[in-house]
Amino acid sequence: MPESPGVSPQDAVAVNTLRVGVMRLARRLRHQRVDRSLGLAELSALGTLYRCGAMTPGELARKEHVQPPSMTRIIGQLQERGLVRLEPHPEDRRQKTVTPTEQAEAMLEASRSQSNAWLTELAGQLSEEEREILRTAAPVLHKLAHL
Amino acid sequence: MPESPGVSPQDAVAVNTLRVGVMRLARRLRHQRVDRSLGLAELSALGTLYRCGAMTPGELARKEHVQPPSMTRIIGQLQERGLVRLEPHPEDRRQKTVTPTEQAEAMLEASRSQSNAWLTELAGQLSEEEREILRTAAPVLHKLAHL
DNA sequence: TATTGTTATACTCTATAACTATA
DNA sequence: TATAGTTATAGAGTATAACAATA
Repeated sequence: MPESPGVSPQDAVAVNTLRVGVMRLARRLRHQRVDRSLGLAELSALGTLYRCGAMTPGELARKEHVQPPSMTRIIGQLQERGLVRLEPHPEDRRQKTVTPTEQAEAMLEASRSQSNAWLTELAGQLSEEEREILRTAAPVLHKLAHL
Repeated sequence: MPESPGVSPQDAVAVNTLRVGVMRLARRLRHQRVDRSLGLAELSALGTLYRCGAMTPGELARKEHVQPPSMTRIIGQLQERGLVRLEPHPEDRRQKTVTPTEQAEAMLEASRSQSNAWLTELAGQLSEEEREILRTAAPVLHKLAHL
């Protein structure tokens, strides 16, 4: 069987360990979020909107792998809470532009810092050597996740 | 503000990088699973059952953070596919014992190896130095996730 | 009387199909 | 005629409440 170059049997163990660790940590991170008022789909859409900037509902639906009617509903919920603003599209009167508000930024920042605080406290239970290993690995893991 | 001992400002950046990487990688791992016939709740319950061994529906519901009626439904689906067996509880005739079958082990193993293959291929796009960093970090991340 | 598990029912979320308005 | 977004409706999945069996 063909293998990627440089992939050894010991990688198989490491890959499995990495996968289990990532899945479990992500599950715990997801589970510890305190603000339960906003659904996961809403939160994810808002995050994408904040990261990529204003876009049309259709574009956002494609990016979130959700059907347009679902996005209509998601945007409705976000609008109700003042987290996004809908404006007419400058060129095409069929389309609209969804823009995140300042309130959205504050909310996302609060959510992020809460998660980071939790993770920091958890990492505080590791030894200094272990934390150093994670400090080095963090950018690599980030790169891997975005390949 | 009180901080854990040994947590420096540069840790704040690393923690954020780690969190984003973990969440994104987990999302992609979840998304790439091919066998869509079984729901996420069913798969998770089966995994717990396999990891922790046979238990009652109530216990499983608590471990999965799901209400008893939902667990009844989940177990029903697993039973239909021959992945679990229900037996009378030896001591208490109100309770039952849910046991994973040999088929369940095969299915979970197939699912695991598929995910590992995907992750291995992704890691193949990194440099040897980067892979070495992840090899070292994998057990630490695993430990962190299970603290 | 308390507890385990199930059934009945309602609610949330998402999808597909039909509709309205613009292009 | 095609496209962007919405509305109408149906299908999963989950929860709460009521129930049956057992402790």
